[in-house]
Amino acid sequence: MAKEKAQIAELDERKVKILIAVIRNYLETGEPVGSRTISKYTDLKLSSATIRNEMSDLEEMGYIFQPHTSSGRIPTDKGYRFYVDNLMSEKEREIQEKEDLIIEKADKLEEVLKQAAKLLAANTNYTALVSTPETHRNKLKFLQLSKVEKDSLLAVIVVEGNIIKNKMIHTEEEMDEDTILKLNLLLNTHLNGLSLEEINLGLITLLKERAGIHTEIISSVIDAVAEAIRADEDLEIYTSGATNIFRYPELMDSGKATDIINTFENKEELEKIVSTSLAENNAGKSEMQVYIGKEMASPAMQDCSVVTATYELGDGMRGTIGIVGPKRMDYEKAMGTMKSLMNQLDEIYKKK
Amino acid sequence: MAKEKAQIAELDERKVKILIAVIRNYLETGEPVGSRTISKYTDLKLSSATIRNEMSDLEEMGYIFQPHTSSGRIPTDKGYRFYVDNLMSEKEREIQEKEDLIIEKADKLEEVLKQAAKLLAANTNYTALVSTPETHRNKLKFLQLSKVEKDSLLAVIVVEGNIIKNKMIHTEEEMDEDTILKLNLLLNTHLNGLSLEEINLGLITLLKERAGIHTEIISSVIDAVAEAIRADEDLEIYTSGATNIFRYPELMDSGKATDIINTFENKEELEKIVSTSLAENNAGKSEMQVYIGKEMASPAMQDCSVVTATYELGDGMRGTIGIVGPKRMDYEKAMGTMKSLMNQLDEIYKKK
DNA sequence: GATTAGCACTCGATTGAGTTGAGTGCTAAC
DNA sequence: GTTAGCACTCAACTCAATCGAGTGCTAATC
Repeated sequence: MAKEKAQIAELDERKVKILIAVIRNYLETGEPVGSRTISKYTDLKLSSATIRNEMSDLEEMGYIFQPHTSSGRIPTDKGYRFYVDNLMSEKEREIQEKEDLIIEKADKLEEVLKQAAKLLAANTNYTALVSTPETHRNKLKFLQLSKVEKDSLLAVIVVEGNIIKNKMIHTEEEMDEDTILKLNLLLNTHLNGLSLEEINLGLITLLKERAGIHTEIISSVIDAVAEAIRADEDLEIYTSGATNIFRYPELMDSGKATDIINTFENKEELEKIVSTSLAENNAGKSEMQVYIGKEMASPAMQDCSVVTATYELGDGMRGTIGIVGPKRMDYEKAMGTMKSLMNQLDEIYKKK
Repeated sequence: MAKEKAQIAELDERKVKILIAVIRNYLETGEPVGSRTISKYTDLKLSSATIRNEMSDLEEMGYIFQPHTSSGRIPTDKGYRFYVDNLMSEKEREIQEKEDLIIEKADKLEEVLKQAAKLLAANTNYTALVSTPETHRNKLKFLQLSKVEKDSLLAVIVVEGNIIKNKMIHTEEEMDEDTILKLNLLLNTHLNGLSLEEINLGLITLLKERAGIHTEIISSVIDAVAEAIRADEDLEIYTSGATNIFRYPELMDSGKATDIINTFENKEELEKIVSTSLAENNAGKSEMQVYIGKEMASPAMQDCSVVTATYELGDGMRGTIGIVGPKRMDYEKAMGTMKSLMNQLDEIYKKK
């Protein structure tokens, strides 16, 4: 969690260059990188010996470390953090419009999101994560009870953004059309236009009182409706490309890969990621977040990095998109692809 | 695909005993099993040399083979087939009621199925697979169009078994309540009680004619409704415990594990399994099927076995449950657990 | 004072020879 | 038909030797 922003002051320009060179190289190869490599890689003409000294300093400062004595260096979480922060503060990278990264419009939001996850995973070779938007701030737009069978009603609820919820309600005894009509009227006059979170227990009790006489059945129906409204717990999280994790030996070998993939099957764990991302975004930070290793709540994920972003579908519905990969993920590409996808989502849904 | 039922005649009693011993042992250990082991394992008092001769015969007949000269034997697909067929024909095994294998009733079918998959995977240590039931033979029970906004209608469709479908329909110009009422009447009188597959193109054109005057808008609305009805393509397949595949070294080492897990993300591939299972069940075969290795269509699965069963939810809605594991899966346990789960599903849904 | 060349040293990874042991096939005796 | 016995096979393991990328340190150079 401790995202201490490294003060640039700590590092002179040369160290920065070397650090970045180390990281870039490691991102590409996945192998510890040695002084000789850097000596050639960078434009600053320095011998490996000099680089060695500088690297030694960088290690002391905690930006890089050696997996074992006498091997090259690899970045620490702090190193990655520095790199990522630097990246983000750079001029907004131009979004490369990839021709194969195009969401086809689909009828259902669900389909669009699944598709987005698939595209993201296929394009980055990491694992993609997309949550359905939360709707509890959205306003109720339409509510209707209909008799489907003698002893069951169907409640249909439409929320701003055209999210539709259904619930079959079993009634102890048959309700006549007239009562249903009145009930519909009652519910609509009182609830329409309210946001889902405003429809709370107090309001429900009030409604029941208004309903008057028939209390028993009616009150149970009202309860059922309330429950259906509240059931925005149906937050879904789609993943795609889980097995992409296998592409990265550093995760594969240590057996972490299995843990990670298991985490993708675990909704609670995923919710953690999604919700922290949403929260941070609420807190007014930049639209994309990067969590590196231990910065993440989930223990199985401590060998990963996650790039998240919050999308918003016009009507204030907000959800999270994420990319999970090894720490040495190609952050630029990940963020670029993400950005491009977000733009498309915006495009598709803004006009409503 | 070639499920040649081994004629028992081919094998004398002793060979059968030895074969079964080999298989049982291999199922447990996962290691090739040698003659000495069998010599002790079985009740028939025979020296390892004799066993050796018999095993040599069994190999010639294609029931077992050696991964390399001078190692124990492991079963071939044919061997497993023999074993499984034998198992199935034995007296119906008593279903062990496991206390930790109990589905909690839930409101939505979806939740129940997801739960079933989870339980199945957790109990067997294999990967579970559950498809939502197909509904195209089910009858339309309720259909309603409502105006939600000036230029959009909501179609709500309820099918036998209380499957609910929704679709927002955008209308070019506003429709007045009266027209909607008539349209509802028209649709209901003509479609109610028909099975989804009976509602075909011909019927739709007929409807459009009946609708008369307003053709343009109305016909597009009718089309949209038809589309919503036909959209029973929303066959979902839930998986659980995908990573259980990693428990089995023979799959892990060869790198097949990744392919298999990838297959679990691929809906088309899963549909193959589900649909062949449904088809076979339709063909009146026993309620549970076992596919071993190459008997399966999916190439990535050729190192697995799959146990499938078809569940039926009272109203004729049928779906598939499956267990995917290594060929050396504990078939008895898998089938037992499956059976127990099916009974529960029956229990939960029969009373309607 | 910063940079560099040079050198001894470290340590994981790779190689290959040698050993072990489970298991087989075959033959001859029971 | 069954069994004991023996030679043979072959994957798996062990262990030492070697390799090589990379370091840290020192002394010379700019």
